Amino acid sequence: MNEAFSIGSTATGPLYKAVQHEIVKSLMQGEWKPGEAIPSEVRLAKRYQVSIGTLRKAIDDMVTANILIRHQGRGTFVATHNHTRQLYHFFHIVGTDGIKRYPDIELKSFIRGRASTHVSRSLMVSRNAEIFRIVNVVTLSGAPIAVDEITLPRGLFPGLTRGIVQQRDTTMYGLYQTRYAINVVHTQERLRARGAPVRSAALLGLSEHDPILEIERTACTYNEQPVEFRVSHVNTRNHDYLNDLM
Amino acid sequence: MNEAFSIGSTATGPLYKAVQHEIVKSLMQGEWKPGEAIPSEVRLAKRYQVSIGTLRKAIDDMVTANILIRHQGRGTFVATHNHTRQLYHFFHIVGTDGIKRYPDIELKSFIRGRASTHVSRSLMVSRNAEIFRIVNVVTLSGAPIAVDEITLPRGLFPGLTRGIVQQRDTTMYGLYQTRYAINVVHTQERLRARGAPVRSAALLGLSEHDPILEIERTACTYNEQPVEFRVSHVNTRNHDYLNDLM
DNA sequence: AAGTGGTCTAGACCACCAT
DNA sequence: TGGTGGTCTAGACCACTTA
Repeated sequence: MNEAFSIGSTATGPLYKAVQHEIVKSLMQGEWKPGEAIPSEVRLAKRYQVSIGTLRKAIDDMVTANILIRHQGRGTFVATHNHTRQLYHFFHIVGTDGIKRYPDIELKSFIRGRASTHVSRSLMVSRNAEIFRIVNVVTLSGAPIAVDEITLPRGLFPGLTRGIVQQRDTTMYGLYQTRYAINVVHTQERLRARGAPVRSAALLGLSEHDPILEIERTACTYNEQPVEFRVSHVNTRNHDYLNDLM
Repeated sequence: MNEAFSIGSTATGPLYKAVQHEIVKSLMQGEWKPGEAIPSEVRLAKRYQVSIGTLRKAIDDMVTANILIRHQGRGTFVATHNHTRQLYHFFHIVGTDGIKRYPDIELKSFIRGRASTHVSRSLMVSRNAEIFRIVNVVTLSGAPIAVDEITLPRGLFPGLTRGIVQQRDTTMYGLYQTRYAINVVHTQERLRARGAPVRSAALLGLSEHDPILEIERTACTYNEQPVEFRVSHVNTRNHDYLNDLM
């Protein structure tokens, strides 16, 4: 990478968008890793040959998208999927009291398989593509609250094993991030109420057909590329799914 | 209102925040009404005695909050709750095909009453405060999809009648906006699956205890002041609740 | 004290829209 | 053509963190 790299003369849109694209490129190539600080604003402004204002505007968007985090006096950091911070906001389940507690995750199964039609559409892979299927049980203060069935394209997660998933000390998204440099920055969810399917009911201690909340989530990385498909079955008897909108 | 109004010398935080506060004040006082353009950026910059950059920064936040809308070459406008645009994104129900259609609303009941404990907490009014209670049935392409039970503090909506609600030609939020100058800019929702309560089941053509999606929503205006509490019961057999997160 | 991000200025020019 | 928002610059100074 050229330290004095001039962009924008290609003239395809605003300069700060081009800068943004360069920064995303560096993130994808792992030049700056999650948790690390990226170079200071003045340094980056010099590197891309733009003014400090333009550079800041490029970063602004990525900060609101929770990809970068600014700390006054310290620097600008690549967001992590730590338990305690930031992108962890993809977890929405709270107790009826409204307080967010952090869940415990127990791995129930880990298998190799092929993508169903439904899954393949969401992951934008071909039908019968090779996938991993992971089932987790989510418990909050001792009680099982949700069952997550996670589907990952094997191509994006080479060498993933049951042991790796089991021994991780972060969230799943933290695992994608640290081990595969895959950064989940966007999710799309579809929610519906339905009767509990047998397997989930059993794991949650419910009767079949008890009402549960089903959440289908597609998680995407930088260029809207899907990296995970997840179906969650949530027992909302004592918990709610919280959604803040502006 | 002083045309050359200097702010910020009070020195309580960033200048652009103070400007923002002034703009919100003008919005609340109805100086600029929904759908209208606010004065141009240069004009506002002069009025508040700040640079154009600072003025733009003040507006930036309000644009991302969907309170103002910029149109290059035309001006900056106060957002409206029109069917076709903008703040209508508080409606999340889509068909299983993922396409968003606009619902028809039928008023089922309109009564005066007193706030329950639960409602009073959400609306931040005293227990037994005077309220309106409105029940709507939402239909999508002919089929009843949801029942909305809306609670409004009577103090904020003086003179509201069944007829006014029935004859409106906008959404409820459009009504609040045009008739009471109340702008809903933020909602907080809690979702859960449960068995359909008798009344909703009847209106939706379901059996009692069929699984439905229950949504409790508190809608707020500018200073996080709650203005509406709403419980929706949604039949998610053929429809989903869509949620995009970044 | 040195380095970082946060605010603010006073311009310039461009892209778009109405007339 | 004139007015609007959109981009971009090249600085200045402030607030905060770390050493």
